[in-house]
Parts: sequence; C-alpha cells; structure tokens
Amino acid sequence: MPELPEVETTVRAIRPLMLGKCIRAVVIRSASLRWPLPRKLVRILPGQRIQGIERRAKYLLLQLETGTLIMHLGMSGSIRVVRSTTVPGPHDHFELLAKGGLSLRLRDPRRFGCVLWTQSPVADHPLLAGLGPEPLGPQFDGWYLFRVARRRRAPIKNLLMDGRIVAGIGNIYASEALHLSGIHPRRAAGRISLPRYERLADSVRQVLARAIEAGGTTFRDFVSADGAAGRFRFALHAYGRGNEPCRQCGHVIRKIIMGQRATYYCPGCQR
DNA sequence: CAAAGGTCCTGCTCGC
DNA sequence: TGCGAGCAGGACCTTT
Repeated sequence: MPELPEVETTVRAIRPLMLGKCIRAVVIRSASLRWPLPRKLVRILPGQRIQGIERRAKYLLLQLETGTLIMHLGMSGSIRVVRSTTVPGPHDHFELLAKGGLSLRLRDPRRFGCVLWTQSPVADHPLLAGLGPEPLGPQFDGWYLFRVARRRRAPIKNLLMDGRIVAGIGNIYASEALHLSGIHPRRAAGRISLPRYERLADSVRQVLARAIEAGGTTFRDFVSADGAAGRFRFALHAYGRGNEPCRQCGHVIRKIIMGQRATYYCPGCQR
C-alpha cells in the first residue's frame, strides 16, 4: 500500500488542484471502512473552504474551516482528483465535490483505510498523538535511532516500521533502507552501533526522498491523484527482488517472512 | 489457496 | 511476586 512517499506524492498532486476550493457536496457510497465513515460529513462540510492539504506519517490531512479531515489509504487506497461527472468505480467510497467541477475521490478495495473528522488540533487526535518524528524532519537522525533502540531485542526492521519510533516508513522502504545501509533486517535493534545508525538514518532519508521524486512505488493498487503509477518500483534494490542478483554485490536477494510481512535482503552485503 | 504495500488492539513474556 | 515495557499475533477486507 501507500507508504510515506506515496501519500506525499498524493498530497503534492492534490494540493494545486484542490487547495482553496469550496466544497459543494459530499457523497458517501460506502461508510464501512476501517472505522465507520461519519455520515454527518455530508451535512458539515458543504460550504467550507479547503485551507490546507498536509501529510503526517501516512495520514493525509485536509484542513477545513471548522476542523480537519483525517484520511488514511490503508493497504489498497488511492485518492484521485477527477471531474465530478466521471462515473465512479465500485470501490469509490467517498467523494468531495468542489465548486468548479472537480471531485476528490477515495478508492479503497480492501477498505483498510479511513476518513475521520476532528475539530480539535489535529496533532492531538489519538491516531496522531503517539507518532514518532517524521523521517524527513529535523528530529530524525542516527543518534535518535541509537537512543530509542537501546536495550531493544526486536529486529531493527520492526523498529523502523513502528510508527511510535519513526512515522510512515512502511514495509517496502524498511527493506530498501536496510539494504542501502548494509544492515541485516533481523539484527537486534539494541546491538547496532551509533555509526551504523547514522548511516541507516541517512539511508532512510535518501530512499524516501528518491521515492518521492519518482512519484512513489506502484506494486498493484497505488496511483497518484492523476491516475499515474509510481516509478520507484524500477529503482528498488531489495523489495520484490527475491532470487535476483544484488545490484551491489551480486549475491542472490533472499525473501524471508518477518511478522507475517515479506522482507527482502542481501546475504552478501547486509550484516 | 496464498499473499498483498497498514496498524490497532489484546494478551503474553521477560527483566527489573 | 508484581509491574510495566516490549513484543508477537490476530483482526479488519477484497482482489488477484
């Protein structure tokens, strides 16, 4: 699904089209997402202007006049901006119709995503309050990782994917960052040196930044707001490359399962 | 039938 | 022994 770069790609695509637009109507075609989609949005949102479009972790935040719409794409979600007259697909659950003829549509076949509404400061919302720093922000660096990893026996990959530690790194980019920094995904987080954590933090930032430049990674469902697939798939070094040679050292990339999640690494250059 | 990119929640384990 | 943090696994759902 959409990890941080895919949500960022979506935000950047939506922003120039929808920022400042006034909402004309709201359509809920299916309210049964991860949590019930609040029906009152149909009543509350029309007449409100979209004042901000931001991302926090993998959450997409639409700042309106009286509150914030919190959206998550789950495993299979995507958001498109289309002409309001476009015929909706079977999994287009939620739609914001703007004045001027454009619509923002949420499509989510697996329905692991959500649309929530809060009138409080959005950072205080229970889903966001416990999140760790943004990996592309100033608080995230090698020292931070080293410090929070002390005495932890869980594998480093699990730590990277824990949103309370660092926000928004998903399964693909955890594998990629570990490959780039030469760290084995199963290595206990508490047994990695500070210099290696510096390198890992750099790798995380580099992989995410490059993926954003490429418009994200598309494996099956993800498309940006204009319907385009992400191109970072072709730049992946580990994820999805089981039995293929490492681009770095030539060893065969291995696929293992960690916590029921596919994990790819190179036995040659990752220790 | 297995697997798919997320993450919340529950209950267990381990170390202090 | 008891407590809490950390950790593993299940749950959610549809499509290929």
